Amino acid sequence: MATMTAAQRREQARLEYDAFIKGCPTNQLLDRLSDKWVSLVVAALAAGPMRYSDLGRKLAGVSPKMLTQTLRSLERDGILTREVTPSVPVRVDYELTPLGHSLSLLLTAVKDWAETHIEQVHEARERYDSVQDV
Amino acid sequence: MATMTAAQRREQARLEYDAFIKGCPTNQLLDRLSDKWVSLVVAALAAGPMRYSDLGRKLAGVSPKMLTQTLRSLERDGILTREVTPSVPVRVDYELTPLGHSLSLLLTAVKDWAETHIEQVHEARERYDSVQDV
DNA sequence: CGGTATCCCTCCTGATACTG
DNA sequence: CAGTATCAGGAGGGATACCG
Repeated sequence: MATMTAAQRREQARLEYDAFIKGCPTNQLLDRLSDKWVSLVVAALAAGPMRYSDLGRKLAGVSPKMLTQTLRSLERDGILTREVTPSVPVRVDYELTPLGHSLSLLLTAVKDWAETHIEQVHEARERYDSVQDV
Repeated sequence: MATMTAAQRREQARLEYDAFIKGCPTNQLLDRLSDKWVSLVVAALAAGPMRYSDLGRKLAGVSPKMLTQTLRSLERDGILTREVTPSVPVRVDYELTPLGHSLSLLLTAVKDWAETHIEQVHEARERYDSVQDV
């Protein structure tokens, strides 16, 4: 039963590579950061703890579903802590952990790179777009 | 015609915030990096120029469509150059620009953070997951 | 070799309405 | 206040087949 079609072989290569990528810390991190709201939440909390509804207001346009989903995943990853104060009405505070603050430093590095080089990127785009039909 | 429903107001806030996010260099950059293949292409090319099919082999499992799409967008952003040698058969080389090398340094910083802290993240996940039903 | 064109299908997003 | 449950809509990813 030797034979494997080319398609099957490629499929297997793809699966192996997918597994490799999933196991790669860098890609796990990039996956995380690429979540639309993650960097915004981390940036917002870098300044200090916030309540759920404060975050909801600060990140205008986020739906409760996405906010909760984002916060839960960050809590799971140890980026922030969730503290419930069982008063009436309930109060829930979110705060970055040391790990979260470390991440926010990385985000600052990303931000710095972006701000330093975005102009070059925009220039490159204009150049590229203007040459399309020559 | 003063009245705007709550839904309309939120909709507008969302649109404004979306515009803000789209204009934010950091988010533009994160958007870029979050493309599944971008970081892999940049990392591959950091070691030196490569041909199209070399990249296709190195990034096992990438479809020609996605590879081309990724390369084109990076070329447009001035991250890499595309050089066609009109021999037979055709030969196309891709190479990082100085801007691209600069970006690869940032990716190295991301990679370093990931490798340094991924263990803490995994521990946090295990802790979180194991407490789910207590 | 180095792509382009097409279709499909999945996942994610966000709107909405409801609960403790 | 701080969420959860449900549903639909659309963008993007990938497989495939074909061109210069």
